[in-house]
Amino acid sequence: MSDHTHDPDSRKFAILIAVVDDYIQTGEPVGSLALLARHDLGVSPATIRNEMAELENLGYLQQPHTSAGRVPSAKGYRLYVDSISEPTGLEDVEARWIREAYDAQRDATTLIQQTARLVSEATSYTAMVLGPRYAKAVFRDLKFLRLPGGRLLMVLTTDVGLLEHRVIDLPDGLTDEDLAEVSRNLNQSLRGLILGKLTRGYVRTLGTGSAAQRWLVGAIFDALGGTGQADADDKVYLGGTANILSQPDFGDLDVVRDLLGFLERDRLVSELLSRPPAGHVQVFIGAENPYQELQSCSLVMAAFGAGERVMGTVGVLGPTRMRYGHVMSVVSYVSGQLTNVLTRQMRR
Amino acid sequence: MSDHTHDPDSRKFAILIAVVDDYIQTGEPVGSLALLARHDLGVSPATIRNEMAELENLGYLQQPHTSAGRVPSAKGYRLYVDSISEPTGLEDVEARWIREAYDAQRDATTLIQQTARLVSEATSYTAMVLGPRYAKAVFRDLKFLRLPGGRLLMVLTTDVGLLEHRVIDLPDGLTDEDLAEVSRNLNQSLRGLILGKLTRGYVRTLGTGSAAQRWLVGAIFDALGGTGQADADDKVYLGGTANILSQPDFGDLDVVRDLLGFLERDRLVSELLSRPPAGHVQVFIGAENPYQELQSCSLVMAAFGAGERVMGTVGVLGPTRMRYGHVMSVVSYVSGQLTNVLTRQMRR
DNA sequence: GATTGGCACTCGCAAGGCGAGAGTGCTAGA
DNA sequence: TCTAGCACTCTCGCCTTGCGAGTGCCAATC
Repeated sequence: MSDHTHDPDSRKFAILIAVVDDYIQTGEPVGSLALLARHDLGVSPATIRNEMAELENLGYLQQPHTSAGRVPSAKGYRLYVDSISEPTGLEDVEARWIREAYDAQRDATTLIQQTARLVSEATSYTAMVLGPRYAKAVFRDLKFLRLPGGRLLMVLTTDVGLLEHRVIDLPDGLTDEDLAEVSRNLNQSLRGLILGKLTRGYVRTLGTGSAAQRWLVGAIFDALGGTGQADADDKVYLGGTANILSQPDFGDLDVVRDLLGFLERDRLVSELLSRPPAGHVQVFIGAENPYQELQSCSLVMAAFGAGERVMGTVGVLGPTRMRYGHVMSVVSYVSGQLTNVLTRQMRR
Repeated sequence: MSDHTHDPDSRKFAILIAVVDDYIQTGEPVGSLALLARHDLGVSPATIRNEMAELENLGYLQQPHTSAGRVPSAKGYRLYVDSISEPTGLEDVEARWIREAYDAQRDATTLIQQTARLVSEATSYTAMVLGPRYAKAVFRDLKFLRLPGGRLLMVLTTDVGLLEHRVIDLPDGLTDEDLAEVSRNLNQSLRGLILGKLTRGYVRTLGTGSAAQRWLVGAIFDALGGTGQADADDKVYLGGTANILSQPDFGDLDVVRDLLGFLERDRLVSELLSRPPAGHVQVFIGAENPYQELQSCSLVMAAFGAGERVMGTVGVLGPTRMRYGHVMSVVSYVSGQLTNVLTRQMRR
């Protein structure tokens, strides 16, 4: 007996897709008659039943209980998602709406913040945005500014025009000349380098002058947190967390609580979104998710960047019974728009 | 018939307090026997029943249904809360824990951010922190820094040492001398003034020099958003939103969804916390809350500040059946600690 | 040989009935 | 004024039952 399920023309495949479609839409286990009521498959209920029984044997469907309809298994969803090769169907209206939101706003940071809300509204699920990723940014310019109270503000501009600032307490001994010289040194040596790749050792070599200057260089490196643990500083924006409660699939309060608890911990979300999606849009279905708390959801995510560099990730969290097609389209489109904007900023 | 309920020594009052205490602890309607099992009131169940019937007539208690125990009404909670004149009972351990968290951290901004988490952990409810309130801050120092790409960074230091920064695009005509002169003017004239009270008209008078300088002054005023709508910029931090779901009182998912939706809208939360508490710690019970979405919760809040000035608010959102005593203590203690830190920073 | 109609069977779910228990209000007596 | 006793009320959990959706199988059909 050969398994024709992967053949896009086979009837088995068509039935599987139809079942998943229906289940996503209605949320109820779909039986043979219900399926026929919505799709004209040209065969009788009995035939559907036989095929569905086989699909269950193959592991694509499952029954909540003996006399209920069928529900897609993780494997079933996976095949369904894989069959959506190119996320196409974004309504014109929707695409325009998103585009306008991006055109209206210039400042990249604000843009990224708004993206979370935008995506959550477009999908009715929960949106997460990570970025811009500090460790992946490229050094462009570093300036110092003395503040009242003996403090020093460091302002770092990255090549896409984003700013990072830190404040350090300044010891008495440092003169304006020290600052100027260190600034000159660093700006010369660091321009074009990727921040996350700077090592303490290398930066140390740039502090050549007085002891005060060497101290300053060290302090700068520490404040910029050049080492690997840059994750901690990555910014995470959420949108539509309340939407989780609108999903009838999350009847179990414990699950929802764990989920919300997870979203509260920026560190975890940041880690989750740090794994840059392999293809363009990546989908984790249920147990495929790397974190315990997410194993009853699905996650759709895509990276955005500037030029070739990945600078952040936009993700959507929803029930396993998610409108994959639509969500994948939105995520793909939005990440594309973001990439455009950031790339444009880089050119300036 | 005279109502002795407000007399702290009366038996009626004692019974009311006992009922509220018990209900807060158990969450179940409390009957006459259950009450006696936990408090030794020196009278028989029948007497309790008579008193409770009267308390119900007076509107302090209510019955979910005929043959159940009593539950406090909003009026009952109100009397209960008012009877906690000074929030005292903070465990030594807890006080020390909070104090240590504040001692460990120097930077005021980080401190305020962490407060939300701290308070939510200490209370097991949801914590909200508003601040530091930009409009209430006092001008201390303004500095400019040219950035690559023709942009200008403005860094404003307030008298408590907090920073605000904005970026504006600079037209070509502006020289370094223009910047220096404007900076000198503004720093002289604005020092000690409250930011929220600056009017466009007044600031305009400070732009005396060239047309370029006048333009710059206008741009600065716009960027600092000196007008009344400063609310929009106030920062809101949340902690323990997931705790809402742990409260058995919130069985109704719709209510919780509305609540989470409310918390997501920073603007609303900011508005909510903007009304500075009248006394030291202010409590809104159920329908006393100004927002529809909160009418099934209680809100405890207190302001913190620097010296005499109110700079922000810390609030806790929980079920009407809240552990008022404990929460009020925590909120009071934390706002006190924050005020200490900020006041100390102001002196430096 | 694949497909179909017919049919008996299974199972979850909602509705109704029932008993137990907690709590009350009332009344009469101390 | 307080208390003991008692009849009454109402919810909650449990069980039973009937209904309906859906299945799997089998024999008949194309």
